[in-house]
Amino acid sequence: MLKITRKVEYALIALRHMQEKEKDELTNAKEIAEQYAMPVELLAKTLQHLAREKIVEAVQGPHGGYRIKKCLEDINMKDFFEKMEGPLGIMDCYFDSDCTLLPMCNIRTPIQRINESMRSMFENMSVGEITQ
Amino acid sequence: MLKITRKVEYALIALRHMQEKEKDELTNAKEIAEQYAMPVELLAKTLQHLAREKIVEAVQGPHGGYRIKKCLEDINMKDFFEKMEGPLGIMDCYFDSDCTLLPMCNIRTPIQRINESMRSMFENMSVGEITQ
DNA sequence: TTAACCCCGATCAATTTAATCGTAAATAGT
DNA sequence: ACTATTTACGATTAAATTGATCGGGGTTAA
Repeated sequence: MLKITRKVEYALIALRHMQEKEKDELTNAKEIAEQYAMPVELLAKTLQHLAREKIVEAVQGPHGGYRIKKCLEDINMKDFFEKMEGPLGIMDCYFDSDCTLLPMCNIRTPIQRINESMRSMFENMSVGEITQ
Repeated sequence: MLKITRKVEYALIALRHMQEKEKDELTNAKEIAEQYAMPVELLAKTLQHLAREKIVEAVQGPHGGYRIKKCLEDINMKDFFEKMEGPLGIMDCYFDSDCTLLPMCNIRTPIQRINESMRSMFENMSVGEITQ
């Protein structure tokens, strides 16, 4: 339980892979997908997402590819997770309020506390730390 | 992302509900289900699970029900989550190793670190804290 | 102008989670 | 002993989420 998604997993693996290269060197989706046995299309999507978030930069055309743009030490895991997968919380009620049992829920406040702990834990962790 | 399941949610709500009663008073599944608008069968199952784990005690027959058995301050959230939902980790590779990309995975060690942080965070949190 | 890339929405498949069903078994009250 | 009320639990179905694929675009170096 409390698992992250493949998309996030692929993103981290890809970032780490790119980080091991020279600063401006490009890596294309196919290369990463082959090396780590991932479905190309899905990884491509993930990389496109990273590009939209300005974490990597995409270069189109032949010999194109991706390279890291933002300093990974400057992105915390909480923001990273939320950019990739949306709100980070052990329950939805932390964010929206269309939960049917909200009005009579008796564990709302403690849940908020847990959420805060989890969020702050990931806030104090940088993506760079993970990808070295 | 990183959500807990309904089952755990129902369990916590039920425990808190029971904790607000007298020490030996019984509460039946129907009462809780109605009060918090949960599907009875599912909640019942959850309570049965709690009973198997010896966290609550079940009394059968008319006027039967459940009551808290174990001191909730003595159960940490990591164990509770794992009892209710199985292994707690942001990725499966922490526990088993039939992940296809394991051999070439480049983020295994950092993932382990994150897992440890998460596990220890929940280990330092008691169920009693959550249910007051 | 073609081949090798990125871009992106739409759809389909697989997995996981949630809910329901059906049948036991226990027991208090009568 | 019978009945109503309750827990016990595996099996099944339904819904939601996630993962993967498809198809049609753009861009640009050679």
